[in-house]
Amino acid sequence: MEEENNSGKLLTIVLGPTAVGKTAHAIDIAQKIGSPVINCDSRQIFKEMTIGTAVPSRDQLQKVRHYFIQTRSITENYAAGQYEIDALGLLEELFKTHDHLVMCGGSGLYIDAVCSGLDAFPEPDMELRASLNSRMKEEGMDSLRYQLKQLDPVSYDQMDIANPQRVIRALEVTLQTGRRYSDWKTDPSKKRPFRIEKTGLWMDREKLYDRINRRVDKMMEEGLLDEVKSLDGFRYSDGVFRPDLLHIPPLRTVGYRELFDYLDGKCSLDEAVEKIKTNTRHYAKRQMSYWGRDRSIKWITV
RNA sequence: GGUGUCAUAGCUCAGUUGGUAGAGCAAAGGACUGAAAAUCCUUGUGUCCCUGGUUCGAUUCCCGGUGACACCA
Repeated sequence: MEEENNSGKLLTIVLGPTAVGKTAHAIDIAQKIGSPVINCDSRQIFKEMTIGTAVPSRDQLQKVRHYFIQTRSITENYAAGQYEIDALGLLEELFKTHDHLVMCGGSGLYIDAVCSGLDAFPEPDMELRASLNSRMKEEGMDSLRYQLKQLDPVSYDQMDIANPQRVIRALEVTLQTGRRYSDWKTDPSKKRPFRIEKTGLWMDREKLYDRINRRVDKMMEEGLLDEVKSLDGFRYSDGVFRPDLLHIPPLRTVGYRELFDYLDGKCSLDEAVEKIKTNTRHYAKRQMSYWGRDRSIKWITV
């Protein structure tokens, strides 16, 4: 059972599927309790991406102080582990002058990193990851699976062996550290020196999908295509065109990838826009699935 | 008007030498420990356009109809 935390500090996390209205809701709460808003969205952190990630508007940013909005570059390999460190550091600092803080975002893993933490894996070795990726391309998944079975049979039995990213990650950690990935995993459940309250925003599916579709149209009107064009240079690494974007994962974000396909002549603009809508709906669905079993979330209908 | 081709899952289409059918996408459900807006898994009954005929049996063959497309007038 969770120990009740008596520090009197409270973190409210506003979560929910994309386009449900988290940003406005979080700002409302923040204004009422005199808190800033701490972003917990894995894509709004990047300064190169604005329209497609639906960062808060200039007006919204003026209403309340925001943290972690467009503060990092897509070239930094920023990921959940660093976010955990950054967020906890900021919370510690802000709780010195606040009793109640608001966090807002849709990235389930990042929220979990704040609430219960990730295991203490070492910094990822991006070169090793890249070489595993190219090995998978050349030798196929079976080769990597076989190696994982040899090096870390526990992971091999427990994890989703059909998922290349998972297999590569487990191998990456095991090869990099000489210690099995499964041995690194301890189910952290770290204690936090503050209470956590999760508020989920829920909306009728049909209504949410309609909002998503309209928001994508709006992004296009606001110039998403130009934004994507402006990022074209990042698709090259050492002068080599890397359309798989593995060297800059954030560029694989919904809204960007599809428009790159259009720019590369793989589909029409209309098809790309439709694909963005579909993929955003898929994303919203995955988010709902992610939070489906979390009984600690208080859901409110908007 | 004539000739030909096509009509099968929400969409694009495969298939059944006659024994009532299956892929991709969509949709729905699910997983998730430093790529997470990522990545992966599971789920396919539908008057096989309509009417009639042949047949033990027709979505499949034949007649007619309707619709779409193409070509010829």
